[in-house]
Amino acid sequence: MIQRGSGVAVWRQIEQAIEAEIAQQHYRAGERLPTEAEFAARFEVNRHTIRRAVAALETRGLVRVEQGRGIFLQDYAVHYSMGKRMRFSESLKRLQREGQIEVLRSQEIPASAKVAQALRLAEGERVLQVDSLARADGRVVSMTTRFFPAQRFAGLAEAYAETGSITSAMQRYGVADYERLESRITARLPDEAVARHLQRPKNQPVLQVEGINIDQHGVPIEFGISRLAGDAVQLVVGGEE
Amino acid sequence: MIQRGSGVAVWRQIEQAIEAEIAQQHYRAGERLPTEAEFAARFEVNRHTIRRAVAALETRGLVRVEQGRGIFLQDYAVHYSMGKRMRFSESLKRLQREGQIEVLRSQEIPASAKVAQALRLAEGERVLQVDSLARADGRVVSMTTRFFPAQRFAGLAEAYAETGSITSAMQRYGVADYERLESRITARLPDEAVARHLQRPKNQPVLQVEGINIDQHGVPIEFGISRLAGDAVQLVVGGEE
DNA sequence: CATGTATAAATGTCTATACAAGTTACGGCC
DNA sequence: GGCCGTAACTTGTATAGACATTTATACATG
Repeated sequence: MIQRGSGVAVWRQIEQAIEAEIAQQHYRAGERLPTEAEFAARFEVNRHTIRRAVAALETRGLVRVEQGRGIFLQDYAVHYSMGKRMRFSESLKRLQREGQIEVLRSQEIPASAKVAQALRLAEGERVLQVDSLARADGRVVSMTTRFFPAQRFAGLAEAYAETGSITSAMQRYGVADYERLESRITARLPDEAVARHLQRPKNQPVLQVEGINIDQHGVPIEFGISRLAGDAVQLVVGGEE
Repeated sequence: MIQRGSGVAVWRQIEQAIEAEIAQQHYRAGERLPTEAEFAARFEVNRHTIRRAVAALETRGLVRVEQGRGIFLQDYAVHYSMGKRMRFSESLKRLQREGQIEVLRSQEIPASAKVAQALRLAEGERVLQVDSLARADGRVVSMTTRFFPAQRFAGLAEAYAETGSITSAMQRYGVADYERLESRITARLPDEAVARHLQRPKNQPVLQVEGINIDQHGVPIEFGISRLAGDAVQLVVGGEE
C-alpha cells in the first residue's frame, strides 16, 4: 500500500491511510488506536516514521496522543466528519444571560493589571474570580472566567451557587439591572486548560469574547472572558439580538 | 546554557533560547537565521534536536523554514514581540464602511449553494464576487470576499473601482442606504491564500465575519465574508458603535 | 549574453538504537 | 479486602548516520 520513491513522503501516505480509516469509522470516538509499534509493524516502517504521521494527525485535531497511554481518536473528529452544516449558533446576548452552567472554581485573588483596569480598581485590590462552563444539549459551549470587585460583592460566590444565576445573585447587592459596555472579540489558540474544558484539540482556534458589565450608574461590576469552540460555534451579533 | 536532566527537554530549552534571541531583536525581520548545522554545533546537540526546536518555533509562527534555503525570521514576529498592548481594535461598523481598500480580484460566477441562500437567489444564478484587502497604517487588517447579485448590479465592479467605495457605487443603482442584517463570527485556521494575504503564519487563527446587507426594502444586496488577523485584531461589538 | 551544467549547501526523509518517563495491571503482602 | 511495589507496556527524548530534494552559485559552453 505504501509506495516508496513515489514523490510522496512515506509518512504522508501513512497519515492519509490512517485518516481514511478514521473517516470510515474504523475506530469509535475516544477509542484507542493501535500503538506506534503496531502501526510500525503493519506499515513496515520505523517507529519514527509513524510518529511523524501521527504528529500530523494530532496537529489537525483528528487524534490525541497521551504519553504512556496511547493514541486516541478525538471525539471532536466526529463533528469534523459531519461537516459544517450542523454548526450551531450562539448569540452574544445569550452568552451573557447564562443558562445551565457549572461552576468550576471560585476564589478571591488580587487583581492583575488588566482586571484592575477593566473594573477601575487599583492593581492588587481583591477581586472574586469565578470560572464556569456553559452547556447546551450536554455539549460544552463555552468556558467563562468572570471577575467581580470582592469588596462590593462579598459573599457573591455563595449567592451565585445558591441561585445558579449571576443576575439573581446580583440583586441581593442592590444591582437591579446591568448592561454590557462593549464586547471585544479575538481568535486565538487555547491554552491547555481551555482546550481540555472545551474538549477540543489544542491546535483548533477558540473565539475569545471579553466584556465589561456596568450597573445603572455606570460603575463596572463584572469583567468577563468567555471562550467558545471557535469553528463549532457561530457567534451571532446584531439583528434581532 | 543547556541543562541536561533538568526535567525540561533539551529541545524545549533550545526553543526558548532561540525565542529569547528573537525577542531581543538578535535578528532582523525576514533575515536568515543560522543553519541547523550551525545551531547544532553551537548548542552541542544533534541536528535532529535542533529540528525539533525549530519545528516548534515554526508552529508558533516565529520562524519560517524553506527547504534548500534556510530558516527565516517571520516578519510577523515583530508584532508578536511588541506584545499585546499594541493590539489594535476594529469595530464591526468600520469593517463594513470600508476605508482604503485594494481590490484583488473581481469576477462573475454562478452562485454556490451558500451564497445563493444568503442572497435569496437560485443556486447557479450569476453573482459578482469581489475580493479585497483593507489596510490601516499600511498594515493589512482584513481580507474580504463580497458577493452581489450580478443581474441587479450589472457593471458594479467598474463603478466600485471608479469610486473606491461600495456605498457610492451602490447609489448608482438606486440603493440609497443599506444595513447589516446580522453578523456571524467564527474562529478558524486560514487557508493558504488567506494566510498569505494577511501576511500571517498558517497556524495562527483568523476571525471570520460573515454578514448580509439588505436594502431599505429588506432585499439582500450583499453577502460578505471578512477575515481578520485573529490575535492581532480585536473586534469591538456594541457600546458606542 | 544566455543557457545549461556541475557543485556545494541547506533542509527533508527514513532508519536504527538506547534510554527516559508516564500509565496500567498484576501479584504479593499485611 | 486493601495497599504497595514491580513489571510490562506505551509514548517522549536524544543520538547517529545515510541519502533525497531543493536552492543558490560558479563555471563552462554556445
